[in-house]
Amino acid sequence: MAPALLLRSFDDGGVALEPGRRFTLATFLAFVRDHELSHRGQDAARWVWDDTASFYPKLLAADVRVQRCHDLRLCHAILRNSALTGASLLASTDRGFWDAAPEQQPTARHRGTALFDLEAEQAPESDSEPEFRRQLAAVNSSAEPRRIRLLLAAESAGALIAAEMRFAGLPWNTAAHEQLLTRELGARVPSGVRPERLEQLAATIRVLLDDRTLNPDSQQDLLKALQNAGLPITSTQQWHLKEVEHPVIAPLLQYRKLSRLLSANGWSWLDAWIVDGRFHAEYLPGGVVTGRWAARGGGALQLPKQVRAAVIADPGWTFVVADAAQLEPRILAALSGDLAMAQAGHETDLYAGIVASGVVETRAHAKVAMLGAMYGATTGESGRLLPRLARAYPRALGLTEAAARTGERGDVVTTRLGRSSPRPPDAWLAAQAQAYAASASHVDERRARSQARDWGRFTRNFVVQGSAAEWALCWMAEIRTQLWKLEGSASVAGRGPGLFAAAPHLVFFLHDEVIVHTPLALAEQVAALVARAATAAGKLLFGDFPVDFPLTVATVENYADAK
DNA sequence: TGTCGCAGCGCG
DNA sequence: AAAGCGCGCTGCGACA
Repeated sequence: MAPALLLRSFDDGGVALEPGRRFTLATFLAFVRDHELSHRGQDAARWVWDDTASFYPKLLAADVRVQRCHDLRLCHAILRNSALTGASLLASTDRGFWDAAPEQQPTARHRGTALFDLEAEQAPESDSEPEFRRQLAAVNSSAEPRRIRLLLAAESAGALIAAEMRFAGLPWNTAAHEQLLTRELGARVPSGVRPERLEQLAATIRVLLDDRTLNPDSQQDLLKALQNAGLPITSTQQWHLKEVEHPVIAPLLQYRKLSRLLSANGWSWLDAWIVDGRFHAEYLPGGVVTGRWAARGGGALQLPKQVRAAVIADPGWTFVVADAAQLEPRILAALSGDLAMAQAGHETDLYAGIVASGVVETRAHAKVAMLGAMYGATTGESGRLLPRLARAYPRALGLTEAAARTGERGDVVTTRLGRSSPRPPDAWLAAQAQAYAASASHVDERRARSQARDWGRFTRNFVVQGSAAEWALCWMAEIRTQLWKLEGSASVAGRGPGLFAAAPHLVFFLHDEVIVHTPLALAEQVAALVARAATAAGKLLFGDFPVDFPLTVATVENYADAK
């Protein structure tokens, strides 16, 4: 049965311009294709639909791309929480269909909706058109409509990009990966069996710990065996192990490393995730509270450096790998309007700039101190360096401190474009209330204070991490737009059928880093547009504030060769 | 047999 | 040198 779709046009205020037209999926696809081809670069529609992740893949499979969309599900989540739209009807309405996590939503909605699904009677809660109006009303009544509007556009663009990257896939050379596995682990063995190299290391460990039955995969066994051997150890974490001297440490760490390689990115991972030389990772835009993306399946955002050598461009193609240098401190400088910190990063490595300003002695110190400021370190080297940073950059450090205090009170903080932190959970509020009760014990007070500080560290980091995520979305959206233009202006040598087979396209995103897979001939232009996009993203978020967003850009055929 | 919390470790 | 944010995945081991 072909899904029945209703498409209506609206003006910017959400007023319907016409009664609407009915489509089958096939006729809708043809309509969208025609529209996008005839409106390249200007006056293109912003397609409003329930859920990009469930609908856009149908378009991509039919070789149809769209320039812009409005993802009702993702935008609802932002508007529901944002302090900038807290007074809206949307925010005060009971939680419902649009608040459900995607996997919990009824399957009926996955039938596909364009603007509005005529099968709505099968999913009565899915009221796309009224929801769209509620969202527009929330934006228009906001204290900062420009920021919220940009955030919704960026989030929606991210959803398009996530679907496109999954569709295109990251080039993955299975042979190179297998070669790497065989070199490190030995020949392939059935799952459940230790490969040769791991078995050798296990035997060595057993001898050195004088325990013939030891299973090195069991933390409990291992900890006991290490203690029996006289090692003063309470945990088997890497850094903890590295602190003690014993002949077993080296082979044990090697065992851990290889065991991890086998279980996380071994042969079964290859079998499960690599299809026709591509890793089709499923990205989840908005999957992290701060607005960062998450990923599901295959560990797309945790690809170990160890296996990146298997990410190899197609013949005649190459990768442009770009990452934003010291993104979060630069975001902090701009957020807080700290000219001195922004200046420290002007045309140079920001940490080097901090050293050059005489604030600390080494780059490593500058980095650990900055991380401490953004994460809320109190002890160790980072804690010791913080006062010097605070004297040099009072505005930046003032912002992180204020964000921490806000969280400690149980209040909400908000990113540059308007994503707000969640309220603390009920158990947290109860613990704070308990600490003020007449019956409160010292234990109650200590626990409440500790939890308050925990939440303060979360909100402290939220504003920076969340605003950096917004910058990254704007960066990537601009890259996508410019790649599309480049494709239109350049004659590109094709390599088989498919939407992205002939043109440069995004294939990977990792918080502050992107990879574009491009024909060799266009690599230089791609590298240039990626850098321009970083500057454009900075302007979108921070206007004329003088902060740089420099990139490290590498054009490489193998991801392992980047930086 | 399946579920779940935890430890450990990969990424930013 | 190793504590301070955000994630996902795996294997172990406890429990039903």
